[in-house]
Amino acid sequence: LKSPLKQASTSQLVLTERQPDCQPLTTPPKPKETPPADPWTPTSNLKMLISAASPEIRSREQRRQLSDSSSEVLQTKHCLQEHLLGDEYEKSQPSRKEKSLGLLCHKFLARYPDYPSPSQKSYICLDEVTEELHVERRRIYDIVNVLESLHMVSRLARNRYVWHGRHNLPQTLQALKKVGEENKYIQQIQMIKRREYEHEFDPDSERNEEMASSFGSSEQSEMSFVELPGVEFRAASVNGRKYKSLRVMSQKFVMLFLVSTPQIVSLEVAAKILIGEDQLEDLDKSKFKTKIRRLYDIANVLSSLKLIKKVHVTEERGRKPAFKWTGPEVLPNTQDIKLEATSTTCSPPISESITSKEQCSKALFPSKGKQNFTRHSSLIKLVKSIENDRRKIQSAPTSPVKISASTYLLIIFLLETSFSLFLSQMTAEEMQVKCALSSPEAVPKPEPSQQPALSQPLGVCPASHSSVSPVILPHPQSGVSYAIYLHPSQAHTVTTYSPGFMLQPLPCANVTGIKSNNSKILNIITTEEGDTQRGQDEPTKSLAAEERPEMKSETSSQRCLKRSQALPESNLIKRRKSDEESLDTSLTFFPSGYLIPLTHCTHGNKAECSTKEKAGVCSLQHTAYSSPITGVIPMPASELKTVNIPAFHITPLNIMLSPNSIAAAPVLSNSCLNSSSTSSAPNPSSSALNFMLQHIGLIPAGVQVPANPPLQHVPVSSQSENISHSSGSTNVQEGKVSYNIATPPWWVEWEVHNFVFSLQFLQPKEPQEPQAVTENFFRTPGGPNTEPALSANSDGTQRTSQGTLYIPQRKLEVSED
DNA sequence: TCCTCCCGCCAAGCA
DNA sequence: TGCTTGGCGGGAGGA
Repeated sequence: LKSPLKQASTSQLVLTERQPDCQPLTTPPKPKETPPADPWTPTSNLKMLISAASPEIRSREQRRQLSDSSSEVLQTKHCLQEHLLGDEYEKSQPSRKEKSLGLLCHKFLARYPDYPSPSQKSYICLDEVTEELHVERRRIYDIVNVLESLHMVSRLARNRYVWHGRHNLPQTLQALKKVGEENKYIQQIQMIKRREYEHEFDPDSERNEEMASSFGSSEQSEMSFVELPGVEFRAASVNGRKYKSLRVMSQKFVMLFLVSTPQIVSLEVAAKILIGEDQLEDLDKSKFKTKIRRLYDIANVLSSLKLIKKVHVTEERGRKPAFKWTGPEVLPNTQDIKLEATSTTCSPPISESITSKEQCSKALFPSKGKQNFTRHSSLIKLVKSIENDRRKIQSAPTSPVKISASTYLLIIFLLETSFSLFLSQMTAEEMQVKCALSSPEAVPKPEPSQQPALSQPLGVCPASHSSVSPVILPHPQSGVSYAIYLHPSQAHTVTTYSPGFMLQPLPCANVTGIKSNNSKILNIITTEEGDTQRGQDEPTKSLAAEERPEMKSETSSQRCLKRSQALPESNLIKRRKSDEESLDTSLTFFPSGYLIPLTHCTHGNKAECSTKEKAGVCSLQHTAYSSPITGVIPMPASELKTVNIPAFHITPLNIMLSPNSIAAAPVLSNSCLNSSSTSSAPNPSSSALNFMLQHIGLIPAGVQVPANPPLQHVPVSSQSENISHSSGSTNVQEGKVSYNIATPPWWVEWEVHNFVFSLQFLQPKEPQEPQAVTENFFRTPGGPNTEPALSANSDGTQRTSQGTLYIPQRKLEVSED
């Protein structure tokens, strides 16, 4: 019977098209349908076709039968039958475009004013609309659902909606943008693109499967509907299918545009985000296809509203359909929008107005606990993945274990984002440092008051108002010098750095080389023990640094050893493994800091790394190192000889992770810190750290966090496995909060290195011309003040696109249809 | 061949 | 129980 029913729709079209000038319709009584005796005879088939047609057709037919002569009906039927059998009629049918949802939406919108008078409410009766537009009810729902998502209509009752027009649109868009930002869509987009890129280079990798399996169930799509006060959401089946509703999907889709720069979103990316990104398309193609279908539906309506426009994005991989935002520019709101949200847990709408931030938190990340910070659902999946990784690791502590690519990607992403935040927060003075570095003679001489710094290794000078103190460090193999940004308070730990450490002569790759390296790197990832604990945060509590129990973790030397396993040069170190392992945890790991390549920095004498470097000793000879902040500090190489510095060891210090992001921190396990090296006393960097954290909205104003997160001692918790329940993302130890991210594994550092290397940040010779950034990957995850800082450095210099992209730069062409 | 998306089945849930 | 609502995916037109 399916075939005849299919034809029924055709007959409907026939009737519709052949009777275009029909009278206005009134709702007729439903005709009694007579089952066809034999659907396969032409006559009975025709009867069945007519009876099976939409109510509109039925009513039209009935009306016609009532008003007109039966002969006319017969004639129509005859014509219909005739045409149904012929090809001619097929050609006279309206094309699909003429029946498109977009066109239908145009017709729908034409019925109502954009800005209806508030005093005069327009009501929408679905029956009327379906009749007047000669369309099935189902299609109207598609339109209305999308319009509802923008609060252009709202449901009043069965069959009845209120038309609001565009009055609420600016407010809605602003709200959506805010929610989108808090939902970290931009980061999700980054991750998806990164993963795509991974896949390009290694399509057959079993990592994909692993990646897929490591993700949990789809929770991403379970997002609540963002409401505005006064525009109440009264969907019929509110509790049942709301989560998958076209409304929510539509809102999410709009959010993607609002948070993206440029405001172009490909269907593929949007679909993945809507699915939740945890379902690899390979594994669930049907789901992906379904999402795409729905997105087309939504896009058609949004296009009719002139909010988006279809374009094509041409990348290396080909031409992809995408949409470009053409709606009003949504400016960052200067005041908190009062929103209401309906949580996904079917709780009643929040009655009282709350600030958008709170609202978003409640709406997007419904949680049961008291914690102020909640983990985004997408991160829960990642945490699961991380847990899986850790289980693998812990089950086989000595054998190489692959960390899932998802985990890896998340780590890289977090580090890079954090690092970019760090860079963006550099003071103007620090920016001047880079210029000073290229011309040492221009560096002012040290003041006597700063002389004590000389006693510190590496010439690290305490800077009273700077969080970091750069130290130039030449890298003999790459010929590129690096500035190490260290906490002055950490400097003393350098002297006790394990002699087992060595320079990691990793190839000095630019950013475009990351991917190819990644494939290898991922295959040689060695065991990483996950010990980092995480707890729920309590930002309002005291944040004073506290001495924590000593961590039972992999020693720094072990970590170094593992790093070295990936390298051919590491054989020697491997042989020394037993020695390394014999070292106790009192060995102090090289303090956290940033190693920034100074490609244009010249030194009178290039430092050389002799073959000793393989044994972990690097002679840095005949070079005076300076701390540009405080001036030239003569630093005889002899003083440095005792220091073993892993040239590529980039340990991001004071990584600033959003509370949601930090949920993934445990994978960055391996804290090789010990209590002896920890200084819990405030140091000059703490103020800067706190300023930054407050600045980007990670902690409330007035709240202080310890300055040396990596040096905080995080006790190994036997319950460290139980992290999924925790939606908090910072460490809570007896009421103390530290934003702690432990020292990342070497391959993470390597990624950061690549990223840093790609920056033109420290190249004063290059004019920092603003370049067209095809895809801005560094939108701030949160905090209204951070956005400008990321697009422009504090001294006004613009970051180049190369520096902005941490995904290898991809040519992106946008063509409009 | 792939993109686009119409179309309608059918289930959830409301009145 | 009938009706409304809307998720979902087959499959066809179009590029």
